[in-house]
Amino acid sequence: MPYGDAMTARTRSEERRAEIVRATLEVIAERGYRGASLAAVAERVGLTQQGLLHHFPTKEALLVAVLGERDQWDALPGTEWRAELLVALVEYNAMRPGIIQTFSALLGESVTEGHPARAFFTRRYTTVRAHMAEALRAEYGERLPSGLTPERAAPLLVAVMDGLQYQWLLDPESVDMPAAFRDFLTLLGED
Amino acid sequence: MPYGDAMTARTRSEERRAEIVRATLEVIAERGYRGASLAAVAERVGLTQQGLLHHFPTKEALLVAVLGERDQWDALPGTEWRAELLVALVEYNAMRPGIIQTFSALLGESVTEGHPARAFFTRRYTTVRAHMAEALRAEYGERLPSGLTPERAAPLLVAVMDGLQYQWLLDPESVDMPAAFRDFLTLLGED
DNA sequence: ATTATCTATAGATCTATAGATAATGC
DNA sequence: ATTATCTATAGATCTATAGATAATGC
Repeated sequence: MPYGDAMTARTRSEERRAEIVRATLEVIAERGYRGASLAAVAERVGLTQQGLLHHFPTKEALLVAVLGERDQWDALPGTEWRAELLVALVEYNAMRPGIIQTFSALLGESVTEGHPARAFFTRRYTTVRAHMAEALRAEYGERLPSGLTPERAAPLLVAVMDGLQYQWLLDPESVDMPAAFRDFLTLLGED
Repeated sequence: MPYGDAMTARTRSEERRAEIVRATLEVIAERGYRGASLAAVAERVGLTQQGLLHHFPTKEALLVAVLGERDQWDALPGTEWRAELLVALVEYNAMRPGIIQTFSALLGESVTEGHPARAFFTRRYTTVRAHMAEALRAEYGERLPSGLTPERAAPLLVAVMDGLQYQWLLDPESVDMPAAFRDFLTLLGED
């Protein structure tokens, strides 16, 4: 058995859990987390609701597993966030409406009281803004051509990405998400 | 009885309905629409759940009434959307986290399948983008100083407003929403 | 022997309907 | 007479626990 296989070898149990997490992603896209029933997820993987709870003891444990799939949310690693890569990310997102819908539904719910994803998103945005600022600094230095500091441009960059996703999910025909995002990058980069 | 009073006179029933809509706004902010139970709304206005259903026959009728409070969502009338007024709107929003939380929770849920607010938001964004473009055209003509056409700048403006709201709701200490929005307007207006 | 899955079920909800009673408006 | 509100309740869910049975791994 080659090393590669050994490294990625998954037990039956791990396979099952991965299947379940995938199904959960789908059901959350369709109904949100609060609206996602364990029975609906179970049915999608051919289990009873009680069979599903053998793999994840509570509904919240399922959500934690979903949020833990960081590569789904942050398709690009740490410091590599140059402008061209951001455009590539937005173009990639425009090809996977399901994931973006899951993300957007969870983000929306997360602002409600006591939502189990709230801390996750709060931390995530702190991190993402910091990474963005770092990337912008690497590309432009202390001032962008537009005159903004990297720290002030970062939340705008993130806001445009998220805000465009909602407009696009609601009306994909009317909103060219990648083109709009490129327009925004032009604004940031022009002086 | 002066005319003014006659015009705004409300029957007991209208008063009650308005109270109920207010309470619904609050409960949606706390739990989203799917998580908002009729019982929770009823309790807040001192009614039983069945008593509430006398005023609104179904849960969805309640949501329709909430979405109908257009002045809550669009605090500024039609064509008056000049830049200063937009800043004023964002500053106003920063003072009413409850309403923004209701709006953001509903927007997030609305992208899920068959959500009763979906059509509302789809239409609303079409309208809002058109109004924004119109306002930008009135202020700048066919090209903004940044070189964008009003039609291309409009979705970015809306995206920034919505995206900043999520970041701000999740972490108000870290995000100065009005300042960030002003930064964005500077980007748009500078050449 | 351990892991996976199932049946049975408790105990909370939830929305909505039916019909009785209390309050209000002419 | 009409409107507002209540009690009672149907009928669906929902999450989670308990415990039995089947499948798998050493």
